[in-house]
Amino acid sequence: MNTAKRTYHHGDLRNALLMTALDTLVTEGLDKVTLRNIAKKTGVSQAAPYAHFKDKSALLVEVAAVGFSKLKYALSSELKECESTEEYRYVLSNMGVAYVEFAIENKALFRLMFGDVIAEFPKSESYSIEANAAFGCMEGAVQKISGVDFASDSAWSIVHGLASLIVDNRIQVEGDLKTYIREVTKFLDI
Amino acid sequence: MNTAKRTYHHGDLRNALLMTALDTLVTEGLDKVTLRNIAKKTGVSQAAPYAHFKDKSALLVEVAAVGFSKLKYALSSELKECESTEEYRYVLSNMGVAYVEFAIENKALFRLMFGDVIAEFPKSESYSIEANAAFGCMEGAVQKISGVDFASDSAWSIVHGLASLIVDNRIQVEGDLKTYIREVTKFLDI
DNA sequence: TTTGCAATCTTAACACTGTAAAGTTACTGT
DNA sequence: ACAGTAACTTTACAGTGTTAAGATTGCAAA
Repeated sequence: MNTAKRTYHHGDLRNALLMTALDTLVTEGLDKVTLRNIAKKTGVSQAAPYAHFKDKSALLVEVAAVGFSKLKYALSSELKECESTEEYRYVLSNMGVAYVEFAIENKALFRLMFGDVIAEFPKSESYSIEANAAFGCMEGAVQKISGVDFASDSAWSIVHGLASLIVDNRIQVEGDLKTYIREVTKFLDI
Repeated sequence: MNTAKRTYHHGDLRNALLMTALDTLVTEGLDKVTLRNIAKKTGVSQAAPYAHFKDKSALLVEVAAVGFSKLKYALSSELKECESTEEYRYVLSNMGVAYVEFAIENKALFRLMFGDVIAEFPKSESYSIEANAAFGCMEGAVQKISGVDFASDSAWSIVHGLASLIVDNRIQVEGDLKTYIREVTKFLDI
């Protein structure tokens, strides 16, 4: 895994565990993200993670935080300065597409970010920061169009709902994904 | 748990396990829904469930099916014959409220119904039937208003997204819940 | 530089999980 | 009456999260 020769003290174990966990989650699924497995993959004993994370959930919360950072990046990439409300509407539509595509391309990560594993668990600071930033990104785009209260909650809801239903296999999309997403979100009138 | 005296053969174990699991899920959360715990609560050995369910996931799928049946009931209660499209709009709005309220009042069950535990697992017939019926109920209400393609997917998405975000603690509602839900879903123009 | 301390890591153990194998019990149809 | 089969129990195994006790090391104070 790591060519650098291991000393007794790893030096950057916390981060290494985080990366191994993220990689394992994405490529092998949540089942394979066990503390023991992550520790072994990182080349360290099974109890070593406890020097850096209170428990397994604490690790997963940090992985989720990285996920939100990625989502934020995906959304902010769609953001740009526009001259008309109509253009901003298109930006928002693109963000919706990006949101759903992110969810589909990162199923396990997306589920972790929002799902039950983490829902009832105390959030870390970094989690809150990244999660709020991601939502704030969308909120910003909405406010270019409408200042009405709840408009951003509404936009987030429809996009998040669509993403969730697809990821959890309650909706099967046939045909072009992008156009499907645009069709569904088109009904949102903000 | 059960006053009826146990014989070697339970007689209705499958159903009893299902009810114990549902009850435990609702009152104690998913953590406490272990096969061993459910078996013990039902007054039966730890391996007994395997005579009725292939594995733990198969049990959970059936519990989820019961959940969809409950959701279907909650939604269909809002359904009634109306004389104007405007009235049907109100019915749909009520369904949205019912959907979100159901999710909040049955957090753990709602998460199970849609979440990762079940997402990648082969669904049983009863699960499919109940889940489709619940969605069909909403779809029916939408079609009274609009025949446009994707309109029902859109309605489902916004309501499901809102429910998920609240259940997973990404949105905290302050003030009256019903009015909040109506405000958010109002932006949907079908 | 030396020394002691605290952080980091390992080993060993515990209680709990899902699940399979093999044996016991009792219902069911002939 | 009696086989056969479905339902159930006991036992066992591998894997999990987590803790406790001890080994190792970097680092800061002397």
